[in-house]
Amino acid sequence: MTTNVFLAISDPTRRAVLDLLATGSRKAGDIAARFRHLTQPAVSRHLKVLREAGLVNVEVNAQQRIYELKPEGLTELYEWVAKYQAMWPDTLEALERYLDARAVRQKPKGKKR
Amino acid sequence: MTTNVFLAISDPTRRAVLDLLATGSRKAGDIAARFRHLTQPAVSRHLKVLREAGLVNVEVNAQQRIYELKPEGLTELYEWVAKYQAMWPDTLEALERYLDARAVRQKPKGKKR
DNA sequence: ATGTTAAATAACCAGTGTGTTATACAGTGC
DNA sequence: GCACTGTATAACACACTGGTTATTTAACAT
Repeated sequence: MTTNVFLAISDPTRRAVLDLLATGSRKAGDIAARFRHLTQPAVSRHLKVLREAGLVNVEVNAQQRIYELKPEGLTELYEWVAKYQAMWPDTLEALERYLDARAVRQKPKGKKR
Repeated sequence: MTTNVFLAISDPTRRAVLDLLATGSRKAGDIAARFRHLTQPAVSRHLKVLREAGLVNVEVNAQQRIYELKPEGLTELYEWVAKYQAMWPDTLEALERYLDARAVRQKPKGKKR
């Protein structure tokens, strides 16, 4: 039962898939096409792992499968790492500024906090 | 070169070690003793992985090795998952409140933010 | 020196993960 | 029905992980 988020994101290919899906939903074939060095079945299995870890949704459309990011699936991970954030020394400050800065390109429509 | 943070935290035992070290530094032996079902060498190798991933520091004290958490090592992970946080729906609100609430038990001496 | 303690490393083994090619399955369109 | 398309699954190979026991290394202590 490798339905674990930590395990799911431990693989660089799967992180790349998530990063790709973060920019919008994609058909399975389009995802696979991004990884030149991998075959279609290889990518398909990575997608399966992501599915079982609850990190993506699949929408069936005829023979096509449209994969969509399910960011809530990362809650557990976020929670876990956030615990440690409190222990950051002053570098935390720098990190926050850094993240806030790049957050601009993400979704400025979010509230200011 | 498995000096990867994502890989390092993919193992539950290693996460448990980090969680333990989050409560304070420990001698290698004391850490190993916490895992009844594991032998000393097994834990020692987990510690090695954490070392190589830059998640812990070791202080040598005679024959003893004192392991200390190095939370900055989690920066990369935090950054990665934080990207997705922006995509959270309104559950993000709830999550934040949740984390703020439990943050109290963590380290109230930190600044208020 | 010798023995003891603390931890790491070596050598090995079983299980799992990730890749491949080949194949099956399901829907589309003629 | 039949061919085609898109994706998943099967079967297999191989490397890696994580466990074990046995051993080594290094620092005390007597």
